[in-house]
Amino acid sequence: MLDATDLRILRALQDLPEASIEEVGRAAGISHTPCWRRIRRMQEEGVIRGRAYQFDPKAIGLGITVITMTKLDRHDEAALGAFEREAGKLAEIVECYLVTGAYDYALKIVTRDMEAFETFLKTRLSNLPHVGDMHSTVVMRRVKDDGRLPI
Amino acid sequence: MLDATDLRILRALQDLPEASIEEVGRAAGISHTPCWRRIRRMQEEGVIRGRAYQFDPKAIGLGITVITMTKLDRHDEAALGAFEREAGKLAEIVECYLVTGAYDYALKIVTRDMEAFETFLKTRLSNLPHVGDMHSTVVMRRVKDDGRLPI
DNA sequence: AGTGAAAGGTTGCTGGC
DNA sequence: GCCAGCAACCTTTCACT
Repeated sequence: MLDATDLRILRALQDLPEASIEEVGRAAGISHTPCWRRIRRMQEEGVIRGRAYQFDPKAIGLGITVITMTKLDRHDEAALGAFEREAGKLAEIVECYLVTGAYDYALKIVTRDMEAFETFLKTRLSNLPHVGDMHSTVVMRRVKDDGRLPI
Repeated sequence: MLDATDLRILRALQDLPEASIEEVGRAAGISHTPCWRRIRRMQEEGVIRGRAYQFDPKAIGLGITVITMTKLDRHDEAALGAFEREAGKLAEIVECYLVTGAYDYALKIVTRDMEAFETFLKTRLSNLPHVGDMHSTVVMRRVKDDGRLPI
């Protein structure tokens, strides 16, 4: 599916996010036309999902990040689907993973401050379908979070 | 620092990541010149950190994501600093947060497969400075992970 | 602080080789 | 894979509200 040149392109896109296609091609050892064609192909294949702007949460007034592990009281497909559908609608839940272990879902939640988180927990999160036990861990500091994959 | 127009611009950038500045301005209710000026200002202020390409981990051969909670055996500044410095060098650790609770750090680790994760855990992670107890939770499915903030 | 217009350079994209 | 060329966009500035 992906050859060595494709991987070099992906690495260049990750390392030089603002670079032009010509620069990416140079970093990958090809000229800009085949580079552009490969990028488009990888976009169509879904390898490259898109580009996203990265904001500083604190600068936007979002000071609190919490990792909340969540259990459901049922584990049939309907319960999981209902939970995931409703969780997907809540903007404060920025990430949601189905996980192994004692809990069912790992959620990353971002809010303005602790008061907003408490309100969110009590009025929104605990009212999601089939939610049972929850355990929250507050993030004190973001040590590393650049969205870079080990390609 | 940020007024209502700035927030509308950030929302537009998040919702339409491929849009031109003119389109973003239209979505925010202003024309392209002040829109461009505001974007540049927010970049200089660090509100907008940059743009990052998003890849499908599975398509690149990265099939395993694990959330690993980690304790240190010491909690002075030197120990935290040493751990964070070395953890930052490991590409497989894509996110690292200092957290409250029973554990000290929450790590998100991405590897090719379970075997690669086991090797990483035994030869890299457990050799980081001052690492004590660890607890790993395997991600079965990515329900939501779009990097969008609740602006 | 906003609008509208315009110039120049760069980029994205399509062809032919 | 490369080269040439075109249309579109971004950047920047200017005059004006």
